[in-house]
Amino acid sequence: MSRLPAAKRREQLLDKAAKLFAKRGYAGTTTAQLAKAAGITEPILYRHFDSKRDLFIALIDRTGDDVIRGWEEQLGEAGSSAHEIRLLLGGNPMISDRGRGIYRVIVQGLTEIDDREIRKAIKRHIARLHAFLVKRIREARTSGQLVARADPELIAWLLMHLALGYGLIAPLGVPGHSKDASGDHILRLLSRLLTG
Amino acid sequence: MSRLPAAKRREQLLDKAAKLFAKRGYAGTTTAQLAKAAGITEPILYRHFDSKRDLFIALIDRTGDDVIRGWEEQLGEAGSSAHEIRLLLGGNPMISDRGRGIYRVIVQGLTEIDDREIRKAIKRHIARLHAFLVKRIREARTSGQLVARADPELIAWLLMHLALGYGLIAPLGVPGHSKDASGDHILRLLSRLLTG
DNA sequence: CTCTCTTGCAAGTGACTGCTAACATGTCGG
DNA sequence: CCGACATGTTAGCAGTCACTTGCAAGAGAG
Repeated sequence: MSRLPAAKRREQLLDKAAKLFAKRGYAGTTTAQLAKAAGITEPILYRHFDSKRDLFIALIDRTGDDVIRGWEEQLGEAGSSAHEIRLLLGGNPMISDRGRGIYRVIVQGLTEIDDREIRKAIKRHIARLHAFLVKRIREARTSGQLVARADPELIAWLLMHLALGYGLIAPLGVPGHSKDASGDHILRLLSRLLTG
Repeated sequence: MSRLPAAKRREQLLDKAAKLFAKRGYAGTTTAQLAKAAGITEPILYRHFDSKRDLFIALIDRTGDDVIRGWEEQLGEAGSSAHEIRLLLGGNPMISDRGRGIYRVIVQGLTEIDDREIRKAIKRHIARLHAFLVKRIREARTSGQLVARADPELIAWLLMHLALGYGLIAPLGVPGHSKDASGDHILRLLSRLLTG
């Protein structure tokens, strides 16, 4: 019913799509559901995106922007590097509840290995996050706050692997898992490893 | 054409299903594809499994058996605990190429959060692997080979998170990732952390 | 006020989905 | 060698999929 200018509708569509794709997966989400969630009909969806896949890729790219912007804001307030490293761990998007919802979209894309274009978008996204982490870790090291001898590239991958794994298992509610809210134990363990 | 006894056909169906589900995802794989891959028609598939979902759950359970059996074989040959810990890391199913194929099925299930029964099967599987790891880590500790002070439960989760994350990112072929075959750098880093 | 351009919708497209009923055929114990 | 039962197939069900065609209607510019 309510008419929206094209740009707003597009953003709203991506918002709703994020939730649906996170919940049902890429293949499991229908264009009818996507349209309905945005309060429109399917032809409108196809006016904004060439295809369901096109929408999904746009969502992946936007998610990358959001995550990096979020990190930069957090790190901006962090003051000194010891605190910053903790934020790098805790701010890893899949560790917070907020981030996890967003990030399930990425994981859905990660498992969609059959589609070349989607794979390319995910690869872009992962490489981007990794580069950002490496830069931050290098800075922390030259300022003397990080004593780990390991390769910053490797540390960054380690962080990403952990965050991905944690974020995948946490929502299952396996009894012994995440006894602590937001994976605090793991953060402590890693902090000890990385900052000596 | 070739007639097979029910038990063999069932196993063969699960074999083919593992590859298809890993490649196309649960929702993305059709029963027609599953049947064709096994060289039969759909009604035969439904004689062995009540539904597509039922087949998927059977596959998850069988995968759990396979993984734990594989671990036990490897650990049996390991001799002493220092070597054993390295195997626990290296034998983590998503780190080897062979295991990764199998394990993508689990990840597919992990993202299929909308289906209660599938979630339950995945939860069962994850809890089982975790319990196995915890037992081994405890043994390694009492025999004095593992000096890490951290909670064995936590270490086991750490291993699983890492393996999951690594196994998800590795097949993407992101330039800096897995420069070393089979994640050797990460193993070294972890070995240092866990065995002092 | 009206012209025009954008935003919206109802109704359908053929192809494909998971799944089934009804019938055929190979194989093995007696 | 034959009857019986397990293993197989053909043809098709109703429902859903991603995507389209053709037409209505709100709103800003002149």
